[in-house]
Amino acid sequence: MIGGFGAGERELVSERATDDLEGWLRSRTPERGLRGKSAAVLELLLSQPRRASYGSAGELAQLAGVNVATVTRTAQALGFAGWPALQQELRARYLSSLSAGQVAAEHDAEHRSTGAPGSPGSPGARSLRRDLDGLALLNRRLDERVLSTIAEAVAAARRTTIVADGSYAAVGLALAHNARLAGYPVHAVTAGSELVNAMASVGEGDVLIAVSFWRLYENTVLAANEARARGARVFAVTDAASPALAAAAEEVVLVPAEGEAFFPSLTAGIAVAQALVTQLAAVDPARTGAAIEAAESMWTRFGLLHRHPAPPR
Amino acid sequence: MIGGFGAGERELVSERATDDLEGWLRSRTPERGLRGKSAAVLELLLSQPRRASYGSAGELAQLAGVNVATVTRTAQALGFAGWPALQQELRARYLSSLSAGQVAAEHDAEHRSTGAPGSPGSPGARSLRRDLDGLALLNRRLDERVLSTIAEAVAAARRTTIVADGSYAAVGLALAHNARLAGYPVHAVTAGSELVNAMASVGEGDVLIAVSFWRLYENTVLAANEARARGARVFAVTDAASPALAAAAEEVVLVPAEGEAFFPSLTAGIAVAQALVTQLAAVDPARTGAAIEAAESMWTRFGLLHRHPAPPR
DNA sequence: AGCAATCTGCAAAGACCATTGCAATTGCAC
DNA sequence: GTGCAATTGCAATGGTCTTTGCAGATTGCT
Repeated sequence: MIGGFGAGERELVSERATDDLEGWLRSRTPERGLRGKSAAVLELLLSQPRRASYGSAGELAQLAGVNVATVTRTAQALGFAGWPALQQELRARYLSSLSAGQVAAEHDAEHRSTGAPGSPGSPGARSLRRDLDGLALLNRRLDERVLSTIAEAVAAARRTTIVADGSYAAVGLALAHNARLAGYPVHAVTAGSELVNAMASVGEGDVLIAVSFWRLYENTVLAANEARARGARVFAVTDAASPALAAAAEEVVLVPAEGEAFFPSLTAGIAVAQALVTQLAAVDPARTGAAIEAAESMWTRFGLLHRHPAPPR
Repeated sequence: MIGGFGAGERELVSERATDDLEGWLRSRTPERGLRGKSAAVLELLLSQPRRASYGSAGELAQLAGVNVATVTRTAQALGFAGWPALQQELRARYLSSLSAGQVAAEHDAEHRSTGAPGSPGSPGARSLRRDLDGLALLNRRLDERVLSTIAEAVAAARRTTIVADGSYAAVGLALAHNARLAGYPVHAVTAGSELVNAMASVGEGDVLIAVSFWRLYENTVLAANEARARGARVFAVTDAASPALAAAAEEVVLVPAEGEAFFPSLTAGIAVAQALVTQLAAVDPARTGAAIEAAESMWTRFGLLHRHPAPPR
């Protein structure tokens, strides 16, 4: 099953992956360590992360020379509910270590190439490259604790209002739509009477998220300040060019928004919206699962889709 | 496993391997091809290889909008005993393609993070990483000639209609908003009477762009087919799981949309919208410059902005 | 329109997977 | 040597996954 690599390649791949995984796994090991057969299971996970990422507990047990129950108990000793929970986390980390290498390789190679497909020729291709750079920057800079803070605030909120005008409305719309899908009362507003009506009922226990890049709409600043004055928690998703907005917010998510053309790019903003909703969905999986199931039922009932995916179990 | 290199050293190993995955699956497709639901399963395997590598037949069935038995039969049509046999081979190839990318990255040893922000811990952080991977894939695969074709069609069109429903509406909204900023008559519509009204006036000389990922709304397919029947040029921005939509379009922009959570990610879709508008702005710089100047004037006149950026040079 | 071939969902059946209660084993302290 | 706590394997249990027979629907050909 683990074939095809030369010895040198295998060592390199597993060594790099193991560096990330080993620190993480060791950090989860109890103070007194793992003894006997459990230690053998742990060593197997470190030495064969690829197989561990997809093998069953029985298969791993066979490889480690232990009983399948020992694999379950090792996972529990490491703080997981059981083998599937540990395996999922291990898989994410293992794949991420591979993917990061791949992205870094592509980035590095593309900087060197000239005239090849994908290299910066047309404005559209340059735009994609700029977005890729922005997303890589966001990935390096973003503090995931801020994401957690915002997600937990939204989860606990009576109601969340997202203020986004102009083209940024797309970010607000996407964030609100998927947050509702995740089971939370989140709405996006832009301008005019819609914003006035929304602000009239904002108060303590609510959350307001202001989304703005480059052009800062007057009503967005007013809304943020007003919400804060009324006791709501205020967060901002913005680029660095909005100190007035940052002043009103308890946390700010800084988003690269520089576009190749005149107007800003929303790609990193949407990625932040996606990350926020993913984090939100993880706050209360049962609630989100129920909301999704309800939405599936509505989709089926209204016959809106060209095809009908089976509802989740 | 990994085919021989071409003369052009500029091509990445991982790109070759990824193309290998598609080439390998297509080569196993029966001579008469796969039809109907099986084709949708195949496209899903191609568009979401990571999830296909680890997901059950039931999960893949749900994503593809088919019955679990159809996944089994698709695997059998491709020459495998059943889903586990196909999955095992697909996973090996997929992981090898990632591993090859990582091997290529060994020249740059700087990527090394342990517990740093951005490492795969929280769901939000994993979402960002997944989007980065998707954008890298898009960057490799996208044919900039397709971008040019669509941009020139929109520039020449009497009117452009963008059809996007659900959360994809954010992509349509962003595309339409910035295309109008660039000086072209582009509007986004979603559903209901708005769509009916827009379709009533679509004809020769117009352009319709359908945006859809994963869940394909019935009215989006109907609109695309109707627009094509009325002589409009039809383009699609979609992931690979929409053969019905692709059938109606003269060009298709394939967008990775696999999200970390249940719902698709719009990040790559927004990046495509951004690239399209950037390309559009370059078709007739004078026209776009004039449109932007007019918009600036409107912004100033209406006093909508908190601050007034200098006009572009 | 009729018919045959193909497709696809349903549901049953069997295999597989993971957890846990229980009991036997092992290691350590006294 | 003994007692006790921790470890570990066995097997039952419940759940999940995959395949396949069957029937209805769909498609293509004449």
